[in-house]
Amino acid sequence: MSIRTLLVDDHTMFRQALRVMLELEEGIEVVGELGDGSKIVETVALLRPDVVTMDVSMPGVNGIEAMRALRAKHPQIKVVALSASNYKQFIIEMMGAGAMAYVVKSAAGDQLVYAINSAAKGKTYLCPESATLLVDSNGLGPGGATTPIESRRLARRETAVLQLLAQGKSSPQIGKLLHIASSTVDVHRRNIMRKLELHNVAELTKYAILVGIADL
Amino acid sequence: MSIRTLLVDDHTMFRQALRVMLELEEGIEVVGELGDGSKIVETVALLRPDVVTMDVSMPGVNGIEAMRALRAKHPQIKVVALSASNYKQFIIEMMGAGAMAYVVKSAAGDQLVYAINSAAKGKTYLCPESATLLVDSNGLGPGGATTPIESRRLARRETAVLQLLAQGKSSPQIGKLLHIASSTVDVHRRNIMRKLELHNVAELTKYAILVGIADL
DNA sequence: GCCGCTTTACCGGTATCCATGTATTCGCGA
DNA sequence: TCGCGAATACATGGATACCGGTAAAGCGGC
Repeated sequence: MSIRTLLVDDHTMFRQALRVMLELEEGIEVVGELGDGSKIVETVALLRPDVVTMDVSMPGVNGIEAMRALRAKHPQIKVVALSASNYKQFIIEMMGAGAMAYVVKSAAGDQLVYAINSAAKGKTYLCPESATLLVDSNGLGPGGATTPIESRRLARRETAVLQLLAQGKSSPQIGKLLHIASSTVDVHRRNIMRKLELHNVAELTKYAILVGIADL
Repeated sequence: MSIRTLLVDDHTMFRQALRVMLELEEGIEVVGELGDGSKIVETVALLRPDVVTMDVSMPGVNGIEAMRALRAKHPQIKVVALSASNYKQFIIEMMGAGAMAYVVKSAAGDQLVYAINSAAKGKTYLCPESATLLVDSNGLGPGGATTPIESRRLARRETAVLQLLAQGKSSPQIGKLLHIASSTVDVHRRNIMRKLELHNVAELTKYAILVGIADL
C-alpha cells in the first residue's frame, strides 16, 4: 500500500518535475497538485491523501495559513513543509501549526522522500539545515525561551500595510490607497516591525516575499 | 542523437527533479549538474553539452555573470535561461548576452522541453509570459527604444553597496563597513537607483535577491 | 587624454523611526 | 450583558535617514 501524497507549490515546473521524481519512488503515489493553498481543504476532502507536501512561501494563500485551515478541518492529515529558505520563524510556525516535517529545497531529493515516509508513519522530521538553525539560534536548545508565536501574528490591516511597503510604497502613498492618515500607516508599520523584530524596509520586504504576500 | 544538456540551479531538489523529468523525454540527455555559475566554463569544457539550462538568480555567481563568462570562452554554446520571476531587465540582459531561450519556472514543464529543443536547433524562444511582458512594457514592440544595457551595469563599489542595502543596512552603517563617508554611500545608492530605475529600498532589495547578490 | 569609477561635500524637501497619548469599534469570554 | 483586550485610527514632536540635484577632484585603464 503506497503513500498517497498531494503536491502544493506555486512553481508549476518544479511541481511537475517533483511529481515525476516521486512517482519513480517505491511506495509513493502522487494523487494531485495545487498551485496555492486556497483550495487545500476541499482538495484534501476529495482526494484523501495520506501526506500533503506543501511549499511554505506561495502567493495568495501561503503555506502557514493553509496549514492552519487544514488542521482545523482535517486534523489527522500529515503535512511535509517545503521551503526555499531556512527561516527560523517559518520552521517554528509550521511545526507549531502541526506539520510533521520540514525540508529545504536546497537539500537533496532523497531528503524529501525520507520526510514523506517519516510523516506517513506519524514521525516528525527536520532536515539537517533546519535542525541546526533551530538549535543554534536559541529557538530551542538549552534554555532557549522562544518568543510567543501569537505576538508575531499580524492583524488584517497590518498585513495590508506590509504588502504595500514591500511593493515600495511610502507611508503617504499607502495612506491614500487605504484611505487612512499617513500617521496611522506609520503606527501600523512600527507595530509590524516590533512584532516581527525587523527594523527596516529591506527585511520587511524579504519577510513579505517569504510569507507570500508580496512578489519578487 | 540526443541533446546533451547541463543543469545549473542552486536548489538541489529542483535540479534533481528536473533531471529525472528531462531524462524521461525522448532526445534529451542530462550530462551534469551545477549549484552555481562559478565553475561553468570548466564544466562546459569538460562535459561538452549542447545546451546549458541555467537559473538566472543564484547566490555566488549568478546566471547573467555566468552567461557572459560562458559566451567569452564558448561562444557556440546554447543557453536556456530559467527564472523564478518575470523581470524585464533579466530577459533583456540574458538574451542580450547571448541566451537562446527564456522560460519562467511557473510555466509548465513541457515549455522547458520545447525551449531546449529550440535552442539545440539554434532557434530562439521566449515563454508566453516573458514575451508578453517584453512587448507590453515597451522593452520592444512598436517604436520601443530600449535603454542601453551598459547604463544599467553596476560598478564594483555599487554592487557592494547594493548588497548591504538589501541586508537592511543604513547608509551610515554601510559607510563604516566599507570605510567610506556616508555621503559617498548616498551617492552610490542614488546612482544605483538611477541606473536600475528603482526608487526605494524595497525594490532594490528584490532586485538584489533576483541577481543573487543577496539572500532571502 | 578621455572616460568611467570612486570619493567627498553641501543643500533642501520629505520620509522614517521612536515615544507617547487619545479615542472608537468590535469580538470574546466572564 | 458588561467589560476587557485587540484592532484601528489620528496626532504631536524630534532626531535621523532618505532621495534628488549639483559640484569637484583623484585615480586607473584604454
